[in-house]
Amino acid sequence: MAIEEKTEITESEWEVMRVVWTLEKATSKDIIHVLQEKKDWKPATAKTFIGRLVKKGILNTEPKGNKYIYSAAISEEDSVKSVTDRLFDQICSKAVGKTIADMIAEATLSYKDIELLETALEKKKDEAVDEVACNCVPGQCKCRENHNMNC
Amino acid sequence: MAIEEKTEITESEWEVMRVVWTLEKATSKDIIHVLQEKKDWKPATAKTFIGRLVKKGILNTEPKGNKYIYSAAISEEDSVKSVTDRLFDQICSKAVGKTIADMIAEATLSYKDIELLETALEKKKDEAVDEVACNCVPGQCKCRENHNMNC
DNA sequence: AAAAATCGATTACAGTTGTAAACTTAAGTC
DNA sequence: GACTTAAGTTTACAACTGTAATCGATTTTT
Repeated sequence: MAIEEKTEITESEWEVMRVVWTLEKATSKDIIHVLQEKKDWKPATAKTFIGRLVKKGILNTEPKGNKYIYSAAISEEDSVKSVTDRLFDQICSKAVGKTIADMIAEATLSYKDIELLETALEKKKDEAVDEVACNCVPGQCKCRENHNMNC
Repeated sequence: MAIEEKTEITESEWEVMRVVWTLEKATSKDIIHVLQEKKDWKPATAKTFIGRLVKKGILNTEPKGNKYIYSAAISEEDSVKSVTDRLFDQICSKAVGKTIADMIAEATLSYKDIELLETALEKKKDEAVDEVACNCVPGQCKCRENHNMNC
């Protein structure tokens, strides 16, 4: 396999990608327009992020006349995965359960989503553990008493 | 209520906070030591982040001799909440369900966590919708056909 | 054809972040 | 009491980010 470059997408660049993921193919005008509405960005600002994404190889360009049609070089799923992975690296593994529960409580979910979640949860039951270890202070965790995210 | 200042905690600062949240009270030596082990940071690096967190008012200091005992000025729960809020601002609302399901699939969960999640999910069933709208391209969503995170 | 608009590329620039050394002062040690 | 050590403070500095203006080359409009 080829050498995998790290594809860091910043928060602002994400906004551009969301548009492209949604439209699948977009001109700069499309992108600029959406983000002018949605984020109140100046056209120049959107252009900057488009340019950076192209340079990073996260946006593909297909020439059309003297302009480009832009499309995503990496999938939304994969990118979301990267973001959530980072999130769970960041927070205490002991807090993960409660965090997910909070997310469910706040999310807008479809029937299909609920099913999806039920299935996922069902699958998890087999491999549940008694207590998740805190990974914030490796080796010398004092979580038993303190650190009461989820104990 | 008082004016709420935005408490942006960077990823590296988080590592410091994790230690403090876990230990509840910590000396700089504690923090430096843990992060030297865990992240291979030079003491000076940890010191920088401690200093920045103090300046931001995220770490409290309590003098002890000529040094300080540090403690968290904001709770882990609240901070985790901020991070997940930002996550869900970032990703398409249509993708939220599947994203949570993926997180469940990957997480290490305790029995208690599973219960927590079941309860949260059960509560959600009443208010499930037919289809979650994409919020990436407001007003002109073409998600029906494309953008197949979760359709 | 001249003028105006557009698109992509280049440049700008301040604030944030990661990473750390150096400095200052106080405290413990020999 | 001189020396070493440790803690907190100051300074450094490059890369990354957000935010945009400007420029150069075309294309469209009048």
